[in-house]
Amino acid sequence: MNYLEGLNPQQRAAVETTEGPVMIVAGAGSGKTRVITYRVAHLIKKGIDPFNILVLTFTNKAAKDMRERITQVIGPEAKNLWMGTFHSVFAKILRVEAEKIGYPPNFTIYDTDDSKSLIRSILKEMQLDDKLYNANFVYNRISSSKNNLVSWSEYMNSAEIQAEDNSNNRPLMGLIYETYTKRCFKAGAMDFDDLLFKTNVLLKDHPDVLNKYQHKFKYLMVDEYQDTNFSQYTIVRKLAAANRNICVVGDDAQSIYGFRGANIQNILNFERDYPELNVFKLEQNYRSTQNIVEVANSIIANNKNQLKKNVFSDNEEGDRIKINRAFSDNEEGKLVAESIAQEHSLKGLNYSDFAILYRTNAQSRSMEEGLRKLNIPYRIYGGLSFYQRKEIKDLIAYFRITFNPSDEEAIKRVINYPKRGIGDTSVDKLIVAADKHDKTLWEIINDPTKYIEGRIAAPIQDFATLIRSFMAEAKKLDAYETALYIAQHTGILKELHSDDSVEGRSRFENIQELLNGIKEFGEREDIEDRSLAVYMQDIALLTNDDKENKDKNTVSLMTIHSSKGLEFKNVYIVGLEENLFPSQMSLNSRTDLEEERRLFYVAITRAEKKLVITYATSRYRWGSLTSCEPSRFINELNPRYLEIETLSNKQSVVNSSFDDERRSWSQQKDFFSKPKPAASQTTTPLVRPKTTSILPKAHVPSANFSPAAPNELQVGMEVEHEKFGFGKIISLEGNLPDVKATVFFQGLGNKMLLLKFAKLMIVK
DNA sequence: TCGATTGTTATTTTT
DNA sequence: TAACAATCGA
Repeated sequence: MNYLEGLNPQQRAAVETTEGPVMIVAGAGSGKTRVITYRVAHLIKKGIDPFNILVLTFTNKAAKDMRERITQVIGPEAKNLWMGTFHSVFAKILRVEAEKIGYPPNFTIYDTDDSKSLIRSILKEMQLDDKLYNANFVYNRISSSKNNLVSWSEYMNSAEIQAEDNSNNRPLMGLIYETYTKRCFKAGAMDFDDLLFKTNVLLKDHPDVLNKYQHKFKYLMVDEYQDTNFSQYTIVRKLAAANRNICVVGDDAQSIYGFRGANIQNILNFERDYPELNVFKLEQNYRSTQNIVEVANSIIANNKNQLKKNVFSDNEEGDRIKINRAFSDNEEGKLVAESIAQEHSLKGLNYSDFAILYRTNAQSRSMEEGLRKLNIPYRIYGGLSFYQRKEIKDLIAYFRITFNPSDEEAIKRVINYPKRGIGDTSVDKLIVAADKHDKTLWEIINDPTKYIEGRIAAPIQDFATLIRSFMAEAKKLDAYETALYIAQHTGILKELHSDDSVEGRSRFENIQELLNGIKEFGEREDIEDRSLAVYMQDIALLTNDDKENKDKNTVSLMTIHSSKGLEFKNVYIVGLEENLFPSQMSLNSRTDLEEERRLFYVAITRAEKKLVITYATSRYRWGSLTSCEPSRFINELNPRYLEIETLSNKQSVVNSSFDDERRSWSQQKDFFSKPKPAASQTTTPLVRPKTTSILPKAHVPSANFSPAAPNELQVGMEVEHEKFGFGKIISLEGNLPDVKATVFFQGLGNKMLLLKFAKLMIVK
């Protein structure tokens, strides 16, 4: 049991208390994942069968990481654990029990796009004003109804809800909800929220099923409990009711998904549900310096709604938190990039030690520009995942139809892709006919002449024939062969292959990658049924697999939301301005503002060593220049831990004008002799910011600057670097793509440079 | 039916 | 600004 030895007393108690309800309040960086993995390992070592343990997470990544770590402790037995996201675990159960609630076991999972598209067509059919009944609005309203376990009929019967919709001039919401639900059902489809909603229905209406899973899952654990919504909360409570061995782990201070229905009350009220509860607080932060932990505490103290805890760090005190002002979003990007370049070379950090975090995706642009100008490699996280790309979704839509021809959204997506002359009007006609005859869209398409007039029937018939051929082939061929057959016979492969543009080529490669993935799936020994149908089952639940980014040495750019759970040595939080962070939309209510504050807390606590917070006094928003005030959050930080500096506009921006006069070494000398201002006064943080530059003047490269290839460089050569100026190569080490050079720069001393990134010109 | 043009609207997003 | 949808005209 030596795995217990590395734990502190609270962690260890949390791991060893395996019976009864347990709540682990885990402050940021307090070793939460470690505690969960060890707790599971401990259960298994004590003799609990992994089949009887259910661990629920919010992301695939968390589930995967955790399973790997548990495997390290207890070995291959870990694969028998029930561990996964809420959605994937209950999708699995729903497939087994589908018939009980009238669904086919091979039901399709509609993603958000499918759902919105279906809503759009319903709105169109009902001829509703799509400004008033905006598809996003309708989607969110239905989604939050489901997440609060309000069915369409309850929705319609609720006087309160009706009154609310009426007063918003949207009396037909209930009807839309009903239509949407019925159309999903007819299509044999569940949306994301249904996976939880229908699980609730199943457990409620079928006591035998509930009983079965209550006894199956003798031990339950829920990660990130602060992010559960009511629907998830209810499932967990029901499953835990028989054995009451429920352990939830979370941090109310990191609840940032309220806008998606997460209910922070679930963690705050857990004690009420389980009076015999054991609470363990993990308060020691192992990740960050004391200054970072304290400044994080100072911000979160402004929230009213929270569990009391005292997060502390025994690490070094560390640097103070820098607050930097820029004059524009572009200058902010430049400033951050320069700071990264400086830290990178002075401290020998990897680029992967840096992260730039922002509130909105739009802010990445100025950051990217700044980084690009200094040739700093970076990677943007978030954005479209592989499975959300158009070409992937198109091909997958054909797979979906093949295995579930009722899938209306999949049909609509590809009935005219590649182009086969079936336009929107024809599709609308088909949908109307389906509605009128109470048939699925597929039934109409399968026999078009019976329901549709005119010459449009011919191409529709061809489409139906095509799909029927896929169904037949799928019965005979394995997963990869089926997929390839479909890719070829739809013409998708040919269509993309003939597109010679850069994007076109990348689309073609993506399809190849999907096919390769299916091939790999088909070769897996650990799965019995390796058909394409099985491969398809969870595909809607997959997101970014993070396959390629592991060992890339790049700066990470991402929204604060997607940074949750990650950590970096140096973190830059940018755009700390009123109306941006906190977001304008959050200013109306205290709870929203508190969520923004927690978001800031999450951002701060990503940093291990060094934290820089920046804001700009003007910024382009929606195409026009707007001026900005510093965020109220900056003033909420305890100034004791801050170092407030601003970049002088004149020195840094104007001075970068091109100057091709080569400077002598003696003139270069004081490039880095930066006058570091003493820490600024702590009393009036933002009133009179200092105007000293924190950054050295950049070296102005020679006019004829052209970098040499890494293999041309030799020890003893004199070289010029774009930013550091002139220097001499002291030594080279490593093998070719990864050769590292130590270069002595006048005034800067020795620097270690990775030649594949550093651009050096040979002087002599 | 389909492309090209004009108009419009802008958070965050584990599934 | 940029992306995306809706509308228009061939």
